[in-house]
Amino acid sequence: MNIVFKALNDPTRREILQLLQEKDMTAGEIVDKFYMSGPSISHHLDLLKQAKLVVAEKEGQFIYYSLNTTVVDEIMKWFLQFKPKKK
Amino acid sequence: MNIVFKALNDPTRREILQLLQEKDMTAGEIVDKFYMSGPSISHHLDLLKQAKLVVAEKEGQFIYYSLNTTVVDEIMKWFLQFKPKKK
DNA sequence: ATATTATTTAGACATTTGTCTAAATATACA
DNA sequence: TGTATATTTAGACAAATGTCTAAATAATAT
Repeated sequence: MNIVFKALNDPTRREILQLLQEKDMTAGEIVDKFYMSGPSISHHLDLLKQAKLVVAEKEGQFIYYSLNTTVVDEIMKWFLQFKPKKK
Repeated sequence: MNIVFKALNDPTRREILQLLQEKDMTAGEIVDKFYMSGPSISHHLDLLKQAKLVVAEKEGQFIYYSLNTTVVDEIMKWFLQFKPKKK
C-alpha cells in the first residue's frame, strides 16, 4: 500500500493515470503530453509500474503503457474502512 | 487534491487516521500510540489538518482530533474515474 | 554495417520531507 | 502567583524526491 500512495503522490503521475484511463499509450506519446524530459517521464512510469498501477508491454521498439484497475479497487477498499458502516 | 495525497503518503499519518476511525483522541493520546516524539506527531497532525482529513477542537488544555469523512468521499470520487463504466 | 528512433539507466543537484531537541504558548491547579 | 501538564513552533539535519543532461540499450530501416 505504501508504494501505491507514494506513486499517487505526484501530479504528473496522476495525470499519466488519467491519460491512460482514456487509452493505452507508448512512452513517447506520454512524453509528448508534458513539458518534461523523457527520462523524467520514464522515471514516473517506473514508479507507477512498481505500484502496479500501470502495466508495460513491449511491442517492437515501442513500449505500451496501460492502466491496471485492479490496484484501484484495492485502494478504494482501503478507503472504505473510513466510511461509517451504514445502518 | 494534491495536499490530500501528500497527507496520505506516510504510514504514520495513515495509522493516525485508522486510530481516529475508532474514536476521537487528544494529541497526547495519539502520541502514546507511537514510538515517536510529540513534535513529530504534532507535525503529522498538522498535515492531516491541512488536508482536512482531520479536525482539531480545543477542549480545556487538550486538543481533540477527529476524522473528517467528507474528504474521504471526495478521494473515492476521484478514484471512481478509473473504474470502467459498467455496461 | 551504420544510422535513426524509442526508451531507459546513471549520475548530479536542488528541494522537500520526516525526525529530533529545545524553546514557546496555553490552560489548569495549588 | 508559580508550577505542572498539553501541545505547538522553531531550527537543525539526514534521507528521499523530482528534475535534468549525457550515455547506454534495443529495435528498425537503409
